Amino acid sequence: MEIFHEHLKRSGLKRTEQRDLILSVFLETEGHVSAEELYELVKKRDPSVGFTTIYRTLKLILEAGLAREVRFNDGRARYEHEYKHEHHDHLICIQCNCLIEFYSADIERIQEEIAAQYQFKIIDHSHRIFGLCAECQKKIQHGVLRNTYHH
Amino acid sequence: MEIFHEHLKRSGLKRTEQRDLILSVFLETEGHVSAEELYELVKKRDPSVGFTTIYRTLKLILEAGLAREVRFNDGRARYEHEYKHEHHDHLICIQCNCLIEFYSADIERIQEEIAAQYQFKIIDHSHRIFGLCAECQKKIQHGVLRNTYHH
DNA sequence: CTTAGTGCAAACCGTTTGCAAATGC
DNA sequence: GCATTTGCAAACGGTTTGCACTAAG
Repeated sequence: MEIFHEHLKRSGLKRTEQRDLILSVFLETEGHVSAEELYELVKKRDPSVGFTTIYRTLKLILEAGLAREVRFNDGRARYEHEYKHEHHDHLICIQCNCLIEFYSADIERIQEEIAAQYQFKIIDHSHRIFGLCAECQKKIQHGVLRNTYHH
Repeated sequence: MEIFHEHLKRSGLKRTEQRDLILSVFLETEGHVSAEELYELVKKRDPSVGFTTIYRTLKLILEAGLAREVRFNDGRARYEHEYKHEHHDHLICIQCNCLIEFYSADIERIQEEIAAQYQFKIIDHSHRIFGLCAECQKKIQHGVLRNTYHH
């Protein structure tokens, strides 16, 4: 919260009720909220807040370094906490859309090595592994689900 | 080409001039074409082909396993050859949008290990590393470019 | 001659923008 | 008071869809 107010002040922006509300609702969420989901949650507390303000405030929250934008396969951006949440990547089930978070120090290190080799300066990365979770594999085997993915 | 015709036949679809043309133009491209770029290229050979047909045919090419869809940071899908092109991932410069392709057998192996640990069946993955290429770092140092990225 | 494919225009969906009214500082 | 923010509605950009027409099998 203070980080956010810092960021506002530093950028010559104003602290408003809406911004405070949106940030605190965001901080209460777990996982990966979309703008629309956040909008619905915010509306419960103050129905007068508009869609636009959610988008604009999310941008500020990103700039303040409090959130990370992630995109899975549904075309919409999702936001996860960045502050004091160690970095992770995702296994994404293309059947049920469930997520498994993973972290590999080895992969991170190899990444750094590869970048160094090209004198590339890493700012961020997105490593997404798409496939079928254990559950969905079972369902497909038992004929509950049709195996519809390609290849 | 035969793979594509196979796929059409197998799916009970028809072979058409447009589809053949779009595929062959796609196969002549190098790198990462967007639907719009492909449309422009196709129009040079046959101006009557419509936008829609490009999209629909790209979908078929994907299904046939001849292309892979990749998304960088401009919101549009891009397509790269999949057939007889070994898998790779990308370093993406957020200043000049240039791309460096990389491949790491180690990362691929670790990925497999992680997936196995969760009994997750990998179908595909997308590993994108965003940052600054060597060129753009130099330009920023020399004040040619402003360093505008966040964090 | 029947089924699938085409091109066009309109729809779509997530996100952004222009604007007049409202609010923080 | 002045600049910034707000909510609304309209615009946006990439992609998809409904439709009457055309072409492949």
